Parts: sequence; structure tokens; C-alpha cells
Amino acid sequence: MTEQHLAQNTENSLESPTLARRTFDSIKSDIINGQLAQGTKIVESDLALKYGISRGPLREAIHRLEQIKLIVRIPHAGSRVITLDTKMMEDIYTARESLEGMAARLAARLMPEAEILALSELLDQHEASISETEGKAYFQREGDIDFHFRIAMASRNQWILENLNGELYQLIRMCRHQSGQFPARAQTALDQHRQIAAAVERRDEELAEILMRRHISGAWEIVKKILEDQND
Amino acid sequence: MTEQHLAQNTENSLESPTLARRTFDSIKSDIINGQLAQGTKIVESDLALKYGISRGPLREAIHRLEQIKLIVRIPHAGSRVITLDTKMMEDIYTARESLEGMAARLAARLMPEAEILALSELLDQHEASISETEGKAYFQREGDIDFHFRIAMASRNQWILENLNGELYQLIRMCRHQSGQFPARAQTALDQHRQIAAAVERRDEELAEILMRRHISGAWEIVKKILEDQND
DNA sequence: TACACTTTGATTGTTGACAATTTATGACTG
DNA sequence: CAGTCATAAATTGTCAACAATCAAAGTGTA
Repeated sequence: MTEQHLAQNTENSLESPTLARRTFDSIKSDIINGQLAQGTKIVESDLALKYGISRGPLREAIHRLEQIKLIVRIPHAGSRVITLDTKMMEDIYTARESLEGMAARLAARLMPEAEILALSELLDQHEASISETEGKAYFQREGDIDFHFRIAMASRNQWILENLNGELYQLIRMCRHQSGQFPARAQTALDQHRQIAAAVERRDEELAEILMRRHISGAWEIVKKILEDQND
Repeated sequence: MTEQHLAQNTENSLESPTLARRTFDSIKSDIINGQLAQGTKIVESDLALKYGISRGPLREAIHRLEQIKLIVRIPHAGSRVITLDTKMMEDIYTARESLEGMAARLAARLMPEAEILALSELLDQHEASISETEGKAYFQREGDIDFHFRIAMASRNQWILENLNGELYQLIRMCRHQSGQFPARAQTALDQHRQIAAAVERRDEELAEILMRRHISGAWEIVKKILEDQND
């Protein structure tokens, strides 16, 4: 277990100049893909040993993880990996609906033609990947996030971009991972993405926002059902 | 200068059990009300001395200040107090418009009657404070934030609440402070608040959201003018 | 004089030890 | 036997010293 983390560290050592940052990345992916289960108690000395570093940088990593809400922390009492419940996910999807709706509006106003073209090509790729023999569930997920990421980028709004990327998408990724495979909604999602892209291309801010909000609240309805079915 | 901070610390020592947290609060208010000017270089050892603590907890405070975007930080190069420019404030007001619009919608759906009543009484107080001889600019500002805070609370959405309180309002407070006194827009704002409250009372989600968004984008237009006038 | 290089100084990143606090354990008492 | 208090273990919070890194001052050369 130590070896894999060492490998990961040396692998990331180019992109993250600081030890705390690299550890943050490591723990983050460990949480997102479930290697650190929800509700796990975090003991600083144990984790420091596991990742082969001292408590100082580990502490910094934990604090950053707390800020993006992957870890819950109580002074003097310790910290645990977050446990996703339905209410929290609803809050997150609602906030995302609001923020990404605005992002779509801004994208319709500001996105350069070249980027719109590239977005359209991305959707073509997705179309192709759906036609291929399935099993590309993972690819579809990342493709979905990719589309939403580009809209967020196009908003040219730093605050919205950072919060979607840094916090909301992470939690949604985690939720998806824990909930296992999702139903084959890929075609529906792609159609909606196309409509949104079309609205952006027509510079129809109002429509772009409305469609994005519908798209996300629709996604939430499905996630919600899955979460509720799991609680049986 | 040391004395005031010591006083502040002992004052907060009941609510914040940890030294890092208290220092975080101290530096935060120092930044917001301008005692630490924008763009000031932050030197850890200096600040640690100034606040009478070690670099460890100070570092934690700085990291949290970075997360709420009051401090900008570059690895190995140090950190500075943020400098508010027009673009950043526009991003923040836009994000706020989106989030608080959603909050108003949720408030219209979920706010209990008792809270709506209390909200109405709050607005009565504001009305009274406006009638009084002026000079209550400070009070009006805090009153304004109070109203928006209650709507955010009523949304029952933890994520939205935390982000409005923890980050956006802080930056807006800071911007207001730096921009000096604002024009006497109190009556206009109060009227708009009343309309929003009325929409919430009627459980008209759509209208509540629209009115809130107009209210905030209107506020931004005014702030924007002031900021642009300052750049002469 | 301008430019590249080296070296020095200052500042951040990291570490391990120490202090303060909480939680768990167990004895004592009603 | 239940409940409460005191003690002990484990864990977090804090500190001061050490190592790594960056920015600037200074030196030498074309």
C-alpha cells in the first residue's frame, strides 16, 4: 500500500510542487472512488504514516478536504470522511442547478464561436461513443462532466467555475461512484446537451438557462430514485 | 497593536476553542475593514509575531482565508491580501444573483409562517431606522445583510447558505467598506425587500426568484458605477 | 553598458517533540 | 445493577528548529 502511494507521489511530483498538495490529491481520489469509505474516522498519525509524510502537510491536506466538504471536522474531536445522505445531495444538485443555469446563460452571451464549434464536435464524439458497444459507462460519465465543464469555462466567471469544479462536481462524482452503475440515460442526456448547445449558438440566454436547469433537475430526479431505492 | 488583538482573542475565546480559528476571525475582520490593506504581502513569521502565536496555527488560518478568497497564495512564493477588481466583483455579484435567486425560490416554498412574520417585522424595523435622522448607514448595511441572510436561511439549503455567508457576503462587505459610503438607496432597497417578502408570503416561487435577481443585479449596477468612478 | 551567472538572503515547506483536550475505561456509590 | 465520578489512553492542537525553495543583490564578462 505504501508503494502505490509512493508511485502516485512521484507521478504527481511534477504537477504539484508541494507535499501537502499532492497528499490532498491522493486522499481526494481515495475518498471519491471509495477506497476510504464514507464515515471513516480519520486519525492524523495513522494517515501520515500511510502516506509516508509528517503530520504537518497532512493536516493542511485535511483542512483543504474539509473546505471542499469531503471531510467533516470537529475541533479536538477529529475528522471523518463525509457520509452522503439524500438531503445533502439534493442541496448540492439544487445549488448546481442554479449555478450552472447561470453559467449557461453567460455562455450564450460570451462563448466564442470557435469554442462553440469545439463543443459541437465534443458532442459528436459522445454520439459515436454511445453507438459503440456499451461498457463505456465510465467514458460517458466523464464525457458528461466534460460538457458541463466547458459550459462552466465559457461563463468566464471564475467564482462559478471554481465552485463547480472544486466542490460540486467532486461530490457528484463520489455519489455516482458509490451508487454503482446508472441506467442508460446517455442518449437522453446527449439530446439535452445538444439542445443546450444549440441555444448557446443562437445566443438565446434565457433558453440556455432554462434548458440547463431542466437538464440538471431531471438528472436529480433519477439520482434521487436510486438513492431512495438503496435505503431499503 | 498587540493589546487590541489580545483583547479580541480573549473576547472570542469562548466561541472559538482553537487558536487557529480565533486568529482566522481576527485576520478576517482586519482584512474586511481595511486594517490589512489590499495587496499587502503576508509574511508568516511577521504575522505570527503580531498575533502572538506560532506559525502553525497561523498557517491554518491563512489557508482558510485562502479558501474564502480573502487571500491569494502561490506555493513557495508567499501570499497577499486579495485586491478587489471590477471583474472579480462582477463575478461575485453574478454568482450571488444566481444563488440568492434560488434561495428566494426555496424560501417561498419552505419558509414557515412564523419566520415570514418575523421577516416582516424586521422590515418594519428597517423602515423605522430609515425615518430616523440619517447617519445610520452602518445599521442599514447590516440590516440589508440581515434580510438576505434570513432568506438564505429559509432556503434550508446548507450549501447555498454556507457559500453566501462564508464567502460571498464577506467579499461584498469588504468591497462596501473600501468603497466608502454608498448613496442613500435605502428606501429603494427596502421597497424591493418588501416585494420579495410579499412574494414569499404568497408562495409565488417564480416571482420571488425573479424579484431577488433583479434586486441584486440592480445593486450591482450601482456598485459597478462607483467602482468605475474610483478608477479615475 | 547590458546581460548572464552565481551567490546570498529571506521566506516558505516540513519535521518531530510537547501541551491541551476529548473519549474511553474502570472503580466507586446509591 | 445503574449511574456518576475519576483516572488513563489516545488524539488533536501548538510550538520551535531544520530543510528546501525562491527572489534579489552582486559579480564578472562580452
